[in-house]
Amino acid sequence: MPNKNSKGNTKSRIIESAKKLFAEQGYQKTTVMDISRQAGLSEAALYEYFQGKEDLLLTIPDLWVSELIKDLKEQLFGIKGSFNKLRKFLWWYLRRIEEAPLDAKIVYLFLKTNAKFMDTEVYSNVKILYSYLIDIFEEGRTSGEMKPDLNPYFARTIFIGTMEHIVTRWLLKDMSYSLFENLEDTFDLMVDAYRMNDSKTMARSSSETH
Amino acid sequence: MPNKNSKGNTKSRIIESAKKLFAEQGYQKTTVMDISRQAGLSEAALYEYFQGKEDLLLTIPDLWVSELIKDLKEQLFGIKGSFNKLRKFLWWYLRRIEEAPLDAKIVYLFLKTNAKFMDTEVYSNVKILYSYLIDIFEEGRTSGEMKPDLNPYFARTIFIGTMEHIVTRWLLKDMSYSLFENLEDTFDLMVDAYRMNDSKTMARSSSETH
DNA sequence: CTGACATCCTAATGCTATTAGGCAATTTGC
DNA sequence: GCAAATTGCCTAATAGCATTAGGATGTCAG
Repeated sequence: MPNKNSKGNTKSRIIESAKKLFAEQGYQKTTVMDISRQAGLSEAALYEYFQGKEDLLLTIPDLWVSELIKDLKEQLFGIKGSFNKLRKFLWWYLRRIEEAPLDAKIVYLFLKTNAKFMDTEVYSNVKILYSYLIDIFEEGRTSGEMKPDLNPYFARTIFIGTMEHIVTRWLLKDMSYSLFENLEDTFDLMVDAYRMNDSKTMARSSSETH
Repeated sequence: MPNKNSKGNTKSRIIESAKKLFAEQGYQKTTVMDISRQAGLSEAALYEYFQGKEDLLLTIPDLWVSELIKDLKEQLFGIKGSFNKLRKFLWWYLRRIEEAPLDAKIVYLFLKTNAKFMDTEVYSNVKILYSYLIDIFEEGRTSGEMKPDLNPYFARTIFIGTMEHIVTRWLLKDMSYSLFENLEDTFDLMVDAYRMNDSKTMARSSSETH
């Protein structure tokens, strides 16, 4: 009865079903029967592909996050200046989140709170992703664009904190607005913390947040 | 058999037991039997006090967070200058977190990911807590300490994002170091985003008259 | 054609949240 | 001071769910 490509097919069908249901109803409220039914299988069959419900949760975002890493290198290639790289990083990341909100929701809301998260491939990949920021801040410091005494790790704490706060808020508010709303202004404000000091130039600011 | 104060006593015993177990083992892995056993009760008796396991999760941090609100007012009372207030806010909040890591863990790791979080009393109290920051940033702008065009909402995004990132990382790393490690430097770096621009070199806020 | 294997199923199994129903101590209204 | 309601708790179901056992059916290599 198995057709040639049924195996890979079934596995990704399970992943897609689980992703959708976890993101819609939450991890706890989604039953294995929900997932297998949506994937057109019996519950038992699902266990041929995954060790269980938790394994499924831990595995779902693997592919997405490892694709992110590959993409990031390419995206930053050829961009001159640390501030431009920083900007590109932020805009790129938020776009990827907006394009894959189900994965994002699973990573941000369900995976991070799982006790096993720190042992996950996703975690180590996110660490790699964020380590690029250290390079950017170091470049900024040595090039003179940023403060000569800028500590890249503290700078990264602020950058990631702000970025993840924006994402988490958006997810909790059910993605009911654009992630890019006010992004320009918030970015401009934040990078003043890093900037080498001389002229202040122009002002920004307007409207309100959520 | 019920002694006079047994009711309030039992309820808080249940809360303490649940808090401890949730924080130790996670919400999912903690069973109602674990909780009731630790509180010295049968499972059924627990349902006299709470609607169920989820209700317990949603209720546990109520008291803690509402105490935070009362305390904050007092803590900020008499502090002059928006940077000093900001600093006090951060140091105060992190100390409260360090003093009540179980509550913090439940709020940050389990509650926030619950679909009902946004309807919680905790959520509305946290909103109140964070709304004080808006006042501080507005004060800073009008007093001239901070940029004249500073948008308080974007400033808050950066502040809260950074603060919550510091807390979340600490919780995920099992509270294995001090929350105050590097706090001074990170704070100094961050507030440069808000500061009215003139001299750089040694930035530090201090009490000023006006 | 046959045996190994892949894919899937139905039917347990066992754990866990929640509820039913009851019992004894205490408080209340008289 | 005493029935009656109430409180605080219990043991014993009930029902839902994740996971496993055991087996059926189809594919494929030799």
